[in-house]
Amino acid sequence: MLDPVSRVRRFNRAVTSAVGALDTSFLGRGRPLGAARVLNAIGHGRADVAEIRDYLGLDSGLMSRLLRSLEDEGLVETTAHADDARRRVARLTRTGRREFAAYEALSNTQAEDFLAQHSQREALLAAMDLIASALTRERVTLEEMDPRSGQARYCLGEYYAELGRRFKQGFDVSLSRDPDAKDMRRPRGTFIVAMSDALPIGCVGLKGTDYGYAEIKRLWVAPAARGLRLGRRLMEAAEDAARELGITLLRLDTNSALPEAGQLYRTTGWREIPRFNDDPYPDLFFEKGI
Amino acid sequence: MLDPVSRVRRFNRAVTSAVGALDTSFLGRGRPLGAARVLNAIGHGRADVAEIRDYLGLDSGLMSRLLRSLEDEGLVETTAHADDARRRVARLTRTGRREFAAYEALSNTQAEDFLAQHSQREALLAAMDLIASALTRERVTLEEMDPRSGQARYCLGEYYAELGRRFKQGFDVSLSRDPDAKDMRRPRGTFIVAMSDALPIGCVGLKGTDYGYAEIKRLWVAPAARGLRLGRRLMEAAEDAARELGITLLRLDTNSALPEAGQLYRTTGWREIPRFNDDPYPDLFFEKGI
DNA sequence: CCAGATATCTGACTAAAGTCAGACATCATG
DNA sequence: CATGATGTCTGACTTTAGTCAGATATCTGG
Repeated sequence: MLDPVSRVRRFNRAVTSAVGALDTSFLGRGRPLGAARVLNAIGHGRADVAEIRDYLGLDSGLMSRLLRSLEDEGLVETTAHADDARRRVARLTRTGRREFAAYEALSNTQAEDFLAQHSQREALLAAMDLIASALTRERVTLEEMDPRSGQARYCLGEYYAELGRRFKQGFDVSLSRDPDAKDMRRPRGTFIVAMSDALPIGCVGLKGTDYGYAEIKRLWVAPAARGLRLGRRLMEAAEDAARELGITLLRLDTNSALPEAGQLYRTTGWREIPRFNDDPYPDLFFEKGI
Repeated sequence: MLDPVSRVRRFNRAVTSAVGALDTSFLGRGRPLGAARVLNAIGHGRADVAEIRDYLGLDSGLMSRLLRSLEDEGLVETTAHADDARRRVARLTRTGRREFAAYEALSNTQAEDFLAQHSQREALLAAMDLIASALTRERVTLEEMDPRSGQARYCLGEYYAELGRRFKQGFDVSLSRDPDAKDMRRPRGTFIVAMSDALPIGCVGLKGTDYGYAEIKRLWVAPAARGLRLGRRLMEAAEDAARELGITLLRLDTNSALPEAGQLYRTTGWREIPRFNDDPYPDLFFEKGI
């Protein structure tokens, strides 16, 4: 009765019957589910008709009819794609935006109600994050972005906070050699953020130097996303980017208070080398030729 | 982007799209969802047609037709209810049991696959338990049962294990005044287990004595079910049972290492009294007239 | 035994989702 | 510029789920 399989199946049952309720945000506005889903996909920024169809898994005939019904309601306009007149691009009209906002408000209210009904809020949210990350693991995308972007800054903030918790002496970023943003932008380097359904859940920086090697910096994975081998994926992406930039040697520093990081490096072809900088925080140094 | 509402909505999206996959256990055997759900409900021991209809939320006409289609397939037989010939009772034929077993195997395999795909197994399972408990909170049923039953013994085992973790000196049940099972059975007392979807998630004992009062013992709530006010519900049920048994005074002992328990008692009409027994573990004693 | 309530069943219907083949315009490529 | 591929649209269709009214048999309480 308490074996792991039963527990998973209990979760499935609980969620399956709750999903009707979880998903009522798509109802209650007098529109069939299909049309509501298309409207919301467009509202969330998906414009290309083929992309929406793919995202929602719809047949082209069905998609066409759903779009037509939204057009008839005056919620959506479609135009030909600028580069390819076969493709159509959909966007919301003013009325459509209002309707979309109403759906958003319903969704938000419903989520708030759910939270309001439960104490143990933080535990519940953490559990939801963990499961959402596990379920969407395959759909985690790695995106290069400016290290000054909102998503990147969020990741870095979480990274610093975690170092503060895990280093005995705490962590003060101003004492560390904080990389210049321009060293983590092409063509010197790059910054990669792992996005799960619009939520940043991990990052890594590739920092260019003038010394014949580049450095890996700021590798971080959100607690809820650990165990999904995301660290490995991020490192591979950083190495790929380094190769594209013509870099042949990588270095990094880390701290023995982060054993899972050391473990990752050791099992992916990095070898320990002597200290190569005077940053006060790291006590382990690695190098890898690529 | 990281406010609680967004996190809940992200979970909903992740789960909604995964539930299609989670629920494929009901597909893949060439039967529409409705018929598969009825078959599985019967397989899981629901026999009364009205009960199945209620459980699955089906219209009586639809239910009738689904049953008929299962009968046509030779999977189900229906007979009149022994006490009330208007009601029908369904049960699986031999073929039906085989088909049900195939669904069970599919569900198990799918749950196993899910687990196999993810490391962080224990964390994931704990998160799933937490969410399942939160979602099914309204459907938690309190059932009186023999304290020697499997479910009761499971709860007690978990309870002792938790005391062992939380008491500095550990916990050895043989040193404590372990209540006699017959003192926690009617008419002396009772034992109540909270069941969530066939999983025991909490308990409380009402132990009769010969001294003009009864004692509350073994109040326990599974970690994944905390914060749902289940402790309160269990205590209310125990008090109701006590009133039915003509008991007018309740006592209990507890330990200050369990602050949430003390808090519960204090806010529900219990008042602290001096030690009334020589059990080595408790250091707090309460009384309540009902 | 009667009246009203209850459980199931049947027929007639609708809505929604989805499938499939073919039409049409447009694109990429040799 | 001919050819095959691509993206969208339309018409004709099926399956599934669900609703509703009424028929039938049975039960319960007076």
